[in-house]
Amino acid sequence: MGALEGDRPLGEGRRPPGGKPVSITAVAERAGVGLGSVSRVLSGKGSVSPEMLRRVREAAESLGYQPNLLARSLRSRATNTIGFVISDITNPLLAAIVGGAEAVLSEAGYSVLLTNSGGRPEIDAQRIGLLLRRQVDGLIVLPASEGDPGTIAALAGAGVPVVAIDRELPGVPEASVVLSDHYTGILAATHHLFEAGHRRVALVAGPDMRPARERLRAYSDAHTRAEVPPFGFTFGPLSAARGAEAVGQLLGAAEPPTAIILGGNQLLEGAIEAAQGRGVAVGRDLALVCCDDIPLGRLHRPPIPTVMRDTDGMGRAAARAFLARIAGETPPPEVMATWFDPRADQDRVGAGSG
Amino acid sequence: MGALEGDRPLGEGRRPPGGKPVSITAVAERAGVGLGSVSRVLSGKGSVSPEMLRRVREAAESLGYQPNLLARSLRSRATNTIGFVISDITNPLLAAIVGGAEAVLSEAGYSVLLTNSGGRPEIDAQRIGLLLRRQVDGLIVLPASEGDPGTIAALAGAGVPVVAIDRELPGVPEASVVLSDHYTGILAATHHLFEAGHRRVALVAGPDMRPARERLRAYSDAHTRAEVPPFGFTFGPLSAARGAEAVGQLLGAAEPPTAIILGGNQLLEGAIEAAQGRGVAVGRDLALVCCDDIPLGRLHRPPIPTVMRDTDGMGRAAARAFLARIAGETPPPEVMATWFDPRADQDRVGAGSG
DNA sequence: GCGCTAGCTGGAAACGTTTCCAAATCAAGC
DNA sequence: GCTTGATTTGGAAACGTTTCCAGCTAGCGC
Repeated sequence: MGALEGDRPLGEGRRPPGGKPVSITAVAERAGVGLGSVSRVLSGKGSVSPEMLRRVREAAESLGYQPNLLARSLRSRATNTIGFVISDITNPLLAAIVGGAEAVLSEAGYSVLLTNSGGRPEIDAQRIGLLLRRQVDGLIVLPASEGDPGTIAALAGAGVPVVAIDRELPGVPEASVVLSDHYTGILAATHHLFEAGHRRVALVAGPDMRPARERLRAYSDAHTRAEVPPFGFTFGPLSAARGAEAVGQLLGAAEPPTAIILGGNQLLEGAIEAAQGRGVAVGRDLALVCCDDIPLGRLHRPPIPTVMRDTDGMGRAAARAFLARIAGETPPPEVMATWFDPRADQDRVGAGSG
Repeated sequence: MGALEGDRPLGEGRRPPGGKPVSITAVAERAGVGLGSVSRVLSGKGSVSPEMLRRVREAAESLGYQPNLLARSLRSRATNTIGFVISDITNPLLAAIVGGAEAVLSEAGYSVLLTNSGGRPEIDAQRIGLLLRRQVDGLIVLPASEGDPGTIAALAGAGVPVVAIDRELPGVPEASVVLSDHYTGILAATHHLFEAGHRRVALVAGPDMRPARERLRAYSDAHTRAEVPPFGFTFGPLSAARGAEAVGQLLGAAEPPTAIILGGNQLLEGAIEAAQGRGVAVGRDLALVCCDDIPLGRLHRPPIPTVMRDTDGMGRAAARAFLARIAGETPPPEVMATWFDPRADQDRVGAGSG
């Protein structure tokens, strides 16, 4: 790509005082050479003589030429642009994923078109349509629901490189996926609770999609293996309100659980609030386990044990998968690790109650 | 815009089985009309007969036509695209601003090109250059430093609509700004601390830019007004590490402060950690005041008083300012409110110590 | 019936690039 | 000096749209 970079005041070549923006034609005229040659020099494709290189570069420089990427993309059928479809940028988890992906993508010369669906699948589809009309080279999606795999399938089937994060797309081999191994982390967390003496462990699993189902599978397997009857689980949205509601209900039961596993960090806020509201001391009267690291959990006294994963790494992996697809490869599904961090202090081992 | 929307499987019109993407020309042929008419119908500009409308719509529909926005933008000199330059998408504050802006912008038909500078000004400039080459219609920037106002000035001077958030751009009347009234919130917070009996109040102000300077001004004025000698302040980056470092130093002093005002939520995490590490109970032995709401502060026991502001609203305001600029208006600088929330429980009034 | 106007319509030109192809240039080999 | 082949060059065509302009048609008033 670019021969020229920020060697001149930004925004210069756009609309020079004269009026017309400086185009490749202007450079060609100034250098006294043909259009093709200028293009070859500036885009770096094709071979040119050293003399030509010098003259064109000089002319471009002196005119403050900046290529119009729109025109380039129109002709070359590649925009070096990727659509990122996400349900809620406000969620630190998703933000971290976006951040990781953006780093890799911009390094590779891609720009990210970010779209926030707000969790409504119909908006998802609408925005994806807009991105396609904008001729993005591909998409990284973190759909709000699995309800409409048809959309993704249609895309992938139409040859648009698609990478889905933490979603299963059965029957859509054309799409790549980056998955989290939620199973391992929750399995370890559940065993840890058993070891601490808990026998009534509830799971608030999150919305009925792959991550929640994997967590549930680990939760069930752990109970089976330890021969402990499962206390129960719920599916539901990932939000503070839902966390408060679920924990409130659980604590209000005749025989409440002594431990609750929360399937998403958004639940933690509400969960702590609900417990505090009932005078239940989190970490003493009630053990909580959270998924995905947030300061709230780490700084709680006692700290709240957490199933961790590398969110930045997930974003990077998704970006790499996308770049691989662009390069014509078909990267296999990538499964990213999760691990359980009990976060026990030296002087305080195991959770209370029983 | 668009007459057509998701009425057909997504990604259809891109590369039909045949091979060539379906263009306006194909629609014209199919409908047996001229190119111009198809454009007029599909873009909604210019007048056409009802019969023409019907025929073109029908042809477009049956071919699954999707307009190529790249070509449209190239010709019409407007991309309906905006560049969003931010230092760290991972920061929930910035993420909220982006979210608010994205909502307004996408509602207005704009797409957001997101760029993460990682706080390095040279990357800022480089990415801004790329965005301009992509012919964005304008920029919303939250620059990592005020060190290079030249960049912004050059842009605004070159006629690129620019909206800056929480940065002063003296001498760049072409740019619009959305500012926070940090002064009011910190003034109230400082007075609140005085009323609770604190006389040694420190300020960890954040990097030496407008927000931190405004906070310092409020801090100073409050002290002058109350005839309390200021304890002291520091500038510095907004990060958990810096929060820990600053609080550690302050607490290690011969005569440590009894209250610390933190100029950014990122500092809180490290601040609490540092206090905990020294066995200082936050809210009892040491009063903290934070800026910008985060769950960590709200759920701390006792809750940590906070200077609040409407981050989503800031993003929306910035987006509206941008749209106004696009429409040829020159919106005046907008100052968004901040307010102090003492967050005192019923049963626990005022901070301890003194 | 004629001239005028207003509204539609078709198609060329333009947007700024890349890509392709034919022509020009050059060096080397004989 | 001429031929050959490779390299370099200039410019036309193409990308898919909007914009502009000239021409056509219909409607209307006289």
